[in-house]
Amino acid sequence: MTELLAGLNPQQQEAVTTGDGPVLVLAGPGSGKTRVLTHRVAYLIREVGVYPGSVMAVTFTNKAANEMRSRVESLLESRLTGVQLGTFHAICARLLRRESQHTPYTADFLIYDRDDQLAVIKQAMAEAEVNSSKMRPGRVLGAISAAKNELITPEKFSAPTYFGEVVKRVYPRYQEILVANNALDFDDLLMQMVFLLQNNDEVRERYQRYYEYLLVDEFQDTNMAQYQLVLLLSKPQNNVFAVGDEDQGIYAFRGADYRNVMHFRRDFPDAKVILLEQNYRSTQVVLDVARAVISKNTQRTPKALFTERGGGVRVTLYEAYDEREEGTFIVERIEDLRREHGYDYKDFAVMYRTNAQSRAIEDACVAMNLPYRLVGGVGFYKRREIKDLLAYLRLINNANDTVSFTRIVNVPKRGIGKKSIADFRKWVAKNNFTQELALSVIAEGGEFPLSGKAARSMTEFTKNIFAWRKQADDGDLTLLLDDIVARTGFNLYLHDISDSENQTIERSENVRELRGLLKEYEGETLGEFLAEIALVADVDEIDDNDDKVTLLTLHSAKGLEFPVVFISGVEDGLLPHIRSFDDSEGMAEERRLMYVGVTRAMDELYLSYTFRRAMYNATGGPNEPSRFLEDIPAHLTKDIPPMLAQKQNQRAFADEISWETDWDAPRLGQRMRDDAHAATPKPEPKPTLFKSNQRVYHGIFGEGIVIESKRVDDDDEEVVVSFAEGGIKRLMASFAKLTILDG
DNA sequence: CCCAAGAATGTTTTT
DNA sequence: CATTCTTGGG
Ligand SMILES: Nc1ncnc2c1ncn2[C@@H]1O[C@H](COP(=O)(O)OP(=O)(O)OP(=O)(O)O)[C@@H](O)[C@H]1O
Repeated sequence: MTELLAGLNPQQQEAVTTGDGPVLVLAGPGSGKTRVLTHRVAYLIREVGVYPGSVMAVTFTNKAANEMRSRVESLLESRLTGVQLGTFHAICARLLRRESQHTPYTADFLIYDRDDQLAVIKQAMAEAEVNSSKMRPGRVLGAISAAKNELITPEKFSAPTYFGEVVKRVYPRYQEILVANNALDFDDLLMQMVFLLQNNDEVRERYQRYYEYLLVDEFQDTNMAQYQLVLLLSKPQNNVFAVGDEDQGIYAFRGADYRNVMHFRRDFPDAKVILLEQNYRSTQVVLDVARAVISKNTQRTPKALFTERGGGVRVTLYEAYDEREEGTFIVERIEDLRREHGYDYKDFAVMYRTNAQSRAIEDACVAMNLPYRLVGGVGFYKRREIKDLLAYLRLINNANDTVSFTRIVNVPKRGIGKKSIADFRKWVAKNNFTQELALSVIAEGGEFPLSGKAARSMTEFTKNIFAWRKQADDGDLTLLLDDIVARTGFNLYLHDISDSENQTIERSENVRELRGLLKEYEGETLGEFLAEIALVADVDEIDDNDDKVTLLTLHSAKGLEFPVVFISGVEDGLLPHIRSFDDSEGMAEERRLMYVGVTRAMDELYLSYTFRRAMYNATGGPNEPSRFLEDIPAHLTKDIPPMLAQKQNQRAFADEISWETDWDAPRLGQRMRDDAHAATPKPEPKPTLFKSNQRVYHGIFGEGIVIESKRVDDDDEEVVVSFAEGGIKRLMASFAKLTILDG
């Protein structure tokens, strides 16, 4: 008992030990919400004597689930078995397999990732005679996914637009193909589980009785389907323990709704609400910055949050010319901090809004030889060679998987082209075969409509598939992989698809890594292996033991913490992202995203932005520092870089005069704002020689871009230039010998 | 059916 | 720019 509650403050202890009934823990970042949930699981088992099997604990990532498992095990000093622990998706997959006889699927169903889904969508669009070049498959898929998150079936789907009509035609076909392939997409995992519980009284009652205790972390990022699951599973005991923070809801784009926290209070009116107010993660400075940012959101209930880590290092704001300079700054600072304060590489995280930004940071790391790990992006499972081999494994596991079949029937090239595949498809449809039956007919030498090389290849291919299936049943998965690689000439193929010897080697190494992974699954079936890797998320792959700097999106950073955090690209248009500008809910979410990023920091926080950021090939910009930066009071930051200072001045002045700036006279407001920068405002100032965005050359600093120029007196002006190499400088025109390169 | 060259197209965030 | 798709000659 003592250790279970040691290391918990009184509010946390209350949350852990509260008796039966609904509980809602509402608290800010770093207040120990996850810790409380973990301790409560241990407490229920050890002190209350609850049977572990009757506990279901939902985490946001598989990684969090693993951590929770090992934390609970060390609290209990024994292995934890029986507890249903995992993400909503993982838990639903497990339960659906167990109850597959009550679903349209068999227990070895596949889980389709986005690429698989797109392949199905394209097929469905073709069959529904929708021109896929006019309607982007991704958009249609997005609409279907959104519908599924709201538990809207193909029959119930309707939308009053032309696009909606198209979706309405594609959705039923999409769903049919999935079922025929014995496959579920991510959204199906939740939706089908809800339907199973809603429609099957026996199953529902059995699970309601079985799972007496339900605990859910990160409740603010549940979607409607997940919320329904909570409602369904919590009955009749209503022993639900939900933990969350409305200010950290950042997944609205995939259907999550932070208002579920409110819905919880509505649906469980007798819920005991517990607030945790002490933050154990961050310094006061970090919390103050976070509060300054989030408090601008209107629709929120402010929460108290204090830390005993008073003071702290002020936040560093850094203005870089471009993303290269930003990367260099970050990497150099990491090395400095490591040397001067004894941090390890793994104590640092570099965060960004979009994955594309990781490139510049990576380049800087490579240039400085700094070990890093990239979370997300083109991860291991998204590599072409791995996807190909997994398609083999999936087809072997389930010969009805048309998506995998289509992917690899001619990979490596074996002379079965588009036409042959189409003919095969037609033949299958005409005879009302399943794909599996069709393949076995071919393997056994039956009639089928291909000829020549294509026919011979197809026969060999199908024979192989069935031979491999036998091998898979024997259990040695590494041997199976070796055989696939050998018989398909996969290594030659790797060479063919690579543009360099290095790339070939890299791909071969990936194949070896896959082999190693299969070895770890020794003793499990092929189906089990495929099931587990299908739900591996990017953050799940973080190995806390290797000493590397972590590069990740703000979204993936949720729930994590690092001693030193860099948030890069804190620019208007990126954070907040331009796609959210016209939508106040979207802007509020961008702010929450910034809030989540800031509150990951334990000791030190760096916020950087650039003047120019390359996109595609073109140099973008000029960028403005993020409006969120303007909300941070000066006493929390070190120096305020020039562009931000300028923006703040502008805003301060604009605010002052706004009462007299009416829409009919925008020019007046503009003029007055410009004048505000002049040392001595003159009625008719001569136009400046240098103008914003001009490219200029300086003998020492090299090439640069004029940010602004203001007249000091009749024949001199002060020019602020951002140099590619030398950063931002303030120069007197009479003195500096600047050459204008273009106008 | 295959391949190479050129065109097109795309960047928000993800289980 | 960098990956994916289209096109046309072998
Ligand atoms: N009572 C406590 N004493 C010491 N450390 C604590 C205590 N409670 C929590 N912590 C530590 O504070 C940090 C944050 O805890 P935790 O991750 O559980 O917070 P959280 O509320 O889930 O955060 P977030 O909402 O940001 O994900 C962890 O390092 C945890 O070990």
